[in-house]
Amino acid sequence: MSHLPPLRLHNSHTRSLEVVTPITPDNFRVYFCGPTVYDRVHLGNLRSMLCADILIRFLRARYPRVTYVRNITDIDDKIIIRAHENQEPIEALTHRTIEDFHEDLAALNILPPDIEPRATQHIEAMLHMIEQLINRGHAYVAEGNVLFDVRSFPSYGALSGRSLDSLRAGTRIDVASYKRDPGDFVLWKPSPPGEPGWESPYGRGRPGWHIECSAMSQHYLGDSFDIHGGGSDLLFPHHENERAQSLCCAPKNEFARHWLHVGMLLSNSEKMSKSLGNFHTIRDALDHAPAEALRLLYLSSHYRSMLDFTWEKLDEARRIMDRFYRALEKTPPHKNTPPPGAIIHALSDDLNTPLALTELHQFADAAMTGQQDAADHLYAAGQLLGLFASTPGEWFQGDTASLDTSKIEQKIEERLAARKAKDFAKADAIRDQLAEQGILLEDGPNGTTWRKA
RNA sequence: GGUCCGAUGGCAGAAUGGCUAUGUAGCGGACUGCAAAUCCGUGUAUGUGGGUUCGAUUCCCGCUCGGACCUCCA
Repeated sequence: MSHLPPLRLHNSHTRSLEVVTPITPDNFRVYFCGPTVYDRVHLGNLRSMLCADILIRFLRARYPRVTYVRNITDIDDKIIIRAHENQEPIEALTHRTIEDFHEDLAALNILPPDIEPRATQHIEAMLHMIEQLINRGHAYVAEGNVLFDVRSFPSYGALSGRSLDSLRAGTRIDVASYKRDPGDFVLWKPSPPGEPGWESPYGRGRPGWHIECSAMSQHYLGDSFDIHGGGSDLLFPHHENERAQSLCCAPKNEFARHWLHVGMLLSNSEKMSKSLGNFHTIRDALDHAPAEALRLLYLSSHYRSMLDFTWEKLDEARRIMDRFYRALEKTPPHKNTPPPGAIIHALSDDLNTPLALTELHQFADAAMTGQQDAADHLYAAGQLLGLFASTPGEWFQGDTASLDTSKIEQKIEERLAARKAKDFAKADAIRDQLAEQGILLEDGPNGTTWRKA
């Protein structure tokens, strides 16, 4: 491993590029914030999951053991409201949404985390943490709520680079009167009858949003771990609050050594979000283009920059995948080649996937001319990026079970006969007819092949 | 209002104190009965005003514009 370039990542805590050195090299520990399961995830949510996927694949190639935890928030006001609107039990809503979530990510070839803890299964750990925070003087009970006392943690604001006083000046919402400081946030709040709740020393209630991540990361990864990531919109207040809770419980520790934040996906130059209504679900995108085209689109911009989603860009990504698969079709790769150094190098530099993709283009050009090593490199590089899960045949012809391939072959024979007879009008008519059914013909030196449009 | 990030060719997008990627789209050509695919060729860019420097797209400052966060958000 010593010959590999060091992995450098941008740490949003220090706002600089840093060499990542694991706390314990025998177990590289990563935590990413997962979804709140009240509705299907959309293309914006997907971006951080996909960024994490690239990071994890790359870490697994470099370290003997990687533990990747991604949580599921399955208790939250939005869930309660949605379940009420749908007139269905909360468990039915969360169960269905989680299944959809897994299905969507699997379609994108996003590897599952090693551990996917759910908030409702870790209430006890949260209550334990809340108790510790109260005992240490970092939290207080007020009107049935337990609140974190931000003034008790001098380093509050250090992660997101803001001061409590500047926050106070900008507060736009009504502040509950029982808060000691407007920045104090809920660790535990009462649940009225009819809403989900758990018994606790503070009465029947449910956890605040931030405490679950502190409790679950501590439970599965310990008081200090290597990378904590999520969308850049989580930096404040979510991650700032997590950090405050965790460090107040375990003051001698680091909590997360390295903070990674993924840039927002935009739609018409605005953040794609449910509240703005400018979102597309993953299913929408998959109806439009293959999953690997979507993956390539995400890879084509750096994870920290914003990515303005358009259908045109998705189409372009699909054409690029077409070319990669053509290259692999031309020169079938050997499957066990290690990823080429240029890719390792690009990813080592803060996961520079756009730079890595330029290398894929070079390999594809060479593979197109029949160079075996280039095809091997193209394939191995793509594998590291989660691409080329299909064969070229599957890519171009799709699920042939749903098509009458013998009929297509028959039409191709008919057209061939027409061409031999110089009856080009008939030959073109057959081609047009197939095109209407979404079948494109290509006359190559080795005969005519077909592919799906 | 506060904090932060960004601005590179039609679009996407790297890199770099001097040699100006890469892709895609466009255009021209080869190949083809015609297409498609493939190949060859080709034009266009560092928001703006200063500063540092022999030299700035790159470093520094101002300005403009865009976005995110400050409220649930990936």
